[in-house]
Amino acid sequence: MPMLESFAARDELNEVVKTRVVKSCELLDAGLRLYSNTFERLHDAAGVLAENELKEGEALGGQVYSVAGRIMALRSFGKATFFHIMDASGRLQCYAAKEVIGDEAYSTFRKLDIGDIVGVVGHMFRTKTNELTLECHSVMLLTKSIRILPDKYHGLKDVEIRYRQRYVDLLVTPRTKEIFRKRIKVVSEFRKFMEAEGFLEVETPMLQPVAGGATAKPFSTHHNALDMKLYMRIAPELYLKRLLVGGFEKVFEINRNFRNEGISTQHNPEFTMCEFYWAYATYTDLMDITERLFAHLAQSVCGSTTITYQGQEINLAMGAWHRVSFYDSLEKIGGHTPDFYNDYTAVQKYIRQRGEKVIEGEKLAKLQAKLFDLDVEPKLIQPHFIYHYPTDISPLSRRNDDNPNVTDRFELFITGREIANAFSELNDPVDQRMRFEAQVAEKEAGDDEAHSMDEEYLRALEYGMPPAAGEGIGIDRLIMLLTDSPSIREVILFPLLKPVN
RNA sequence: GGGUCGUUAACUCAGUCGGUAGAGUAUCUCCCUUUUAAGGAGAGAGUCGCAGGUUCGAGCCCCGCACGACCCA
Repeated sequence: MPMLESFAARDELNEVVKTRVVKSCELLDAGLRLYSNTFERLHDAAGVLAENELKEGEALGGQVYSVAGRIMALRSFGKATFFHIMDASGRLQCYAAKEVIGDEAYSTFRKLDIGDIVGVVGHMFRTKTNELTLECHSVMLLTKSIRILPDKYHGLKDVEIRYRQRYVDLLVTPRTKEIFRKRIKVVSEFRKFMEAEGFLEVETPMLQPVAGGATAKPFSTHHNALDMKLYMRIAPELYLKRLLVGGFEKVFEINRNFRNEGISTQHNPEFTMCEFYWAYATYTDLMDITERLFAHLAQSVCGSTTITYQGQEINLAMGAWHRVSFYDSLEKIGGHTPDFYNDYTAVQKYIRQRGEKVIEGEKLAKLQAKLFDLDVEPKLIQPHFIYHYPTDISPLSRRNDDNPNVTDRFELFITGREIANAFSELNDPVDQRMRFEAQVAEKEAGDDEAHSMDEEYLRALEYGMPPAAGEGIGIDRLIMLLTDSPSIREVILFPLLKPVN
């Protein structure tokens, strides 16, 4: 109790919080526990409602239920009170009458607040408005809440508080709970789909001596006992391909990657990807499986292969997907002729005019990629596979057999955003070494996103990796698409925010 | 990194021309046994994001900073 009194004396606390602490002291004086763990919860809210859905009058009263949950609303009359409790399954209206639970229990009950977690025991009846309601035989305090929940009508609107105190957001914003339930379902269905296709789920290092498998800036860290510099992984790719060398033929991993780059509505420094690798398959097999996967996810999570994203209708049904080569897309979607996009100085000038940064001496393919980002990507609203990316910007992809300047690679775009990146894998160790060397040269020339040399990976390739195709799918962006969320932070439980001092 | 906007009670928000800080919800007291944004009467609750400046006087004007949102790079 002295602790509670000192709590109540804390200056920064709101008057209402202090009042709750004082009330807590009174409850303790009355012999109650504020944080009890002795209640036997036997039913949940949704179950109780479902069981009694069709019952009327006399048929309702027979069964006694014990349900537990957080008080979300209180409507008190003199000698009786209606309140709603919420558990993971939903809400249940309860009714406590002084006449039924007794004078002493009722006056204790009246000291409870919105936000408290209680266990109730009672039977069901219907109110005048026909709402199924549990009439309490007893109400037991299980957890005292001393902070105040947001406005019951307006809820929590301040996005900063919603992200920093996500637990409150989850309590009071139904859409937030819905988004994360969908997220859980997407990941679960994703996993089931991959397993049904014969892929094995594996876990590869998060801490890597060389951060490879993507062009991105890594986070660096340090291992004390080994006195060794380590990087947080930017992709699992090179380890998953080692597993192909090791004899696994279909593997996947759903896990976090870390990229030390800017934060935006589409970028969080840590994000979830699924990467999968498939021996003896090619990038066209990956297009097929991707269509099936997305159609399956949309159907099982959203109930339809047609979804709405920010007011735009997106058709994810199999067969509705477009397949366009990189250079065709520059021409047919971007509106640029080959004469233009192959003219280094013209493209460089154009990109500068459009306000994009240009690095002196960067390759034509890199400029063409910027051209694509400017004039093609935003127009790819419906699902598009863009394939045959230039070799110079695809350091890990297999060259096309007919045209070695492009690779058997595609990226998937939906709603003008990249959702997936895939290719037939480069398994020629000599070619791979040359590509790494070219990347190292770019790194030395100032491109800090360029790939580093990875001798260990080359050694693995020298043992022989079967021909294979691999793909990475950004799970957060996929969830954004399927939950109609405009910002990646809406679909990450605890997005990175700067601390407030 | 740049631009725009925001930050006022626990939550949602007003705050006029620079002149004593406002409402609803929540909280407290009283009335109330079928409410559901329950209702009625009354009360308490503020580091106006932080720090400086201008001014007789700043929530409001000016400078800087912090955090966030959106757009751009």
